[in-house]
Amino acid sequence: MSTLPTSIKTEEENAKIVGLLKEKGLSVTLPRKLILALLIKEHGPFSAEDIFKKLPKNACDQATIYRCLNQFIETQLVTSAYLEKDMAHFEFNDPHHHHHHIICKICKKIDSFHDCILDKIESTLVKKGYKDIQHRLEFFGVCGSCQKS
Amino acid sequence: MSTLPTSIKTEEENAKIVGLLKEKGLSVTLPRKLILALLIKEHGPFSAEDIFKKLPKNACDQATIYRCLNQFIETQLVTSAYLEKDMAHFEFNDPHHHHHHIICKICKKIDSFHDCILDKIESTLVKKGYKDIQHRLEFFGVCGSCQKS
DNA sequence: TTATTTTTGCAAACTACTTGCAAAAGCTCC
DNA sequence: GGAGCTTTTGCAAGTAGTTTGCAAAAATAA
Repeated sequence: MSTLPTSIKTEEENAKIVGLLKEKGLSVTLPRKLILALLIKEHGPFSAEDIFKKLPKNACDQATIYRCLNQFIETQLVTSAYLEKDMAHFEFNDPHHHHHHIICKICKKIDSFHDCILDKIESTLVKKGYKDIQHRLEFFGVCGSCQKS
Repeated sequence: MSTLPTSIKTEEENAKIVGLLKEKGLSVTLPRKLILALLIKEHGPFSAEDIFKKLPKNACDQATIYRCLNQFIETQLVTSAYLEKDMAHFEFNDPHHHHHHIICKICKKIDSFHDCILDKIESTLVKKGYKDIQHRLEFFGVCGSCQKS
């Protein structure tokens, strides 16, 4: 009598997901488990709509997906990036698989690579056949005055 | 009898802006001149709304600002980044002032720095007093199959 | 199990951005 | 410099991703 949702196959996987949620102080609900399981199993980046389509039919509402994703970002379980204009993409924040993306300006296909030194990266991408390369690098942190308040 | 818009002060400045627009094959219109002049004079990054507020009253419609900014991006006169969720920020693309941004996760204040090697950058930011630093690095280019078609 | 808190689904709202269309402005060529 | 063609603008309405208010349902605590 398994009480696992269909898309979470093993007890082991289930335990991992429950552990991650509790570690972050989030209560364990079915939508949260399903979304997190998906992001761990298939590494994105996925838009909220991608996730909605990939989940079992009627698994949960789109609003719930947005709410969960925002909580996952706050707790740093996932990372987000604006790769296409006007649409966020989400990914499980796996510290062992630090990587970056290259998106084709025309077909929007998203590829990834694992180098992390800027000058090395561009030559890697050129070897991969990309042209007209630009990059966007932004840092996010908490500034001095916000640390005080 | 100067025919310059009020916010473009000198003939020299005007000539520069007209030159940039023509160089990119864009016709020279008042909204385009005003927006470009603003982005050159005050380096942003600015949102479309910031630009609207900074332009002389009734200088042009918000839709025109979006249209111009999109043309400027296509012609690489300006660059855009999603620093805050759901809102693009724009900056004059000055090749002599390559730099990156750090945005405070809490107050959203945007600061900039000119280092461009990843490992050097983080220590620079720490010295500046930021904590809990994350970065977002994305590359954009034209992939092999799009180059053919 | 019961009581309290949190989360969800639904529908409506919100907001950044885009678009269709007619009028206005810019460009071209004589 | 002006006529005619093209491009751009303003306006208003539309679009799409995302958020939110509220009552019902699920999760947690006791």
